[in-house]
Amino acid sequence: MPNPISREEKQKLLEEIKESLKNRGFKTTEARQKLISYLIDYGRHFEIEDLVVWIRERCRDYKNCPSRPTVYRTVKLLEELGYVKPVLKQGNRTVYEFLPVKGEHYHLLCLSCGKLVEFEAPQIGDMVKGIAQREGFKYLHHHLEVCGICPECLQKEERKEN
Amino acid sequence: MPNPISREEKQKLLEEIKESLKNRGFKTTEARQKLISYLIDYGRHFEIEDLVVWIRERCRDYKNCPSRPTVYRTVKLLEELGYVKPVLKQGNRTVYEFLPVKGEHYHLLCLSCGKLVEFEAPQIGDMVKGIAQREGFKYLHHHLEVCGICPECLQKEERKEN
DNA sequence: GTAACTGCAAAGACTTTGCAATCCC
DNA sequence: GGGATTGCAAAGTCTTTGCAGTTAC
Repeated sequence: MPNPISREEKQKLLEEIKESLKNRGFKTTEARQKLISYLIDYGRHFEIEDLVVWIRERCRDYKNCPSRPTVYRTVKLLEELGYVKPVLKQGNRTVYEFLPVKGEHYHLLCLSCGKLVEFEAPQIGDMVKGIAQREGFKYLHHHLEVCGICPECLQKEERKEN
Repeated sequence: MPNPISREEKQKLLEEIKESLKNRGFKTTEARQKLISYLIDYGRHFEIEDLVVWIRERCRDYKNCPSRPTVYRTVKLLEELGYVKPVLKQGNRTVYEFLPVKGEHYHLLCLSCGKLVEFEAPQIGDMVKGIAQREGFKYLHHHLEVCGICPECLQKEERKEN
């Protein structure tokens, strides 16, 4: 599921991130720009190993495709800048989310096929902040994940049983 | 933070888990019993690598201390039986929870010292189940984690600044 | 007795790091 | 020019697996 984003929006986002890098004293190298560009195309959720493969497949057209360590390092960097966030771990892998300006939301995960559905529920955010406060914590962020079986997989299961 | 549990309660729990193993056709081997016993002593939250070390330290008194692969395998087994649940990943490690009969609850995690505080909020469970249903999912379970800085660490930070 | 289980060592998978070469400012 | 960044190869972690020997039932 590639990011549904227009050419202009993509360009604007790229510029924004480059700006952000500069502001924090990081260099806007070719490898980083390429990675970010790929990331924008790739979609909202990604795992680094998948991303590495995906970039490689597309890199016949390009030279200097960002190497695995660069991908890891750049993703970590983008996390620092707030553009990327680890949302869950599946097996050994970290699933990240690329969040160019999007509100608080949660994930409904299908344990059968891995599909992620996003949903919002601001009440939960409020509740959770209240609880943190009650316990004397400084609230930073929270993370909710709901696991189940998606409608498609449920149907498949039914068919199997018949 | 070891599990606050009396000698009798521990014995009872051990028996229950052994029973559960038998019922599912698994053997109650010495290694498994030892591991479970250690697990009960260890506390509510654990990481396997820590547990391995912890057990080893205590194993001078015992022979046949369960090996690393056995710990991994037994924890996975206990997860199948529903006694143990992975609750979060910190870096590469999986943090498990040992849950002998305890209701739905959540975690408040201090990002500075790693302390976990548990809290309950049944409304969240209800809400989340409703959302799953709305999306056509069969609900299985959910997981909420709130991150912040605990009161103690906040104080330390303040002291540093002065 | 035999299938399940264990421990060991080794392999796997994801992630990080040391270092020489390269690139950005 | 000089420090940041890259790519490579190698190392680090956590976790899993193959297999020969052992154990529970």
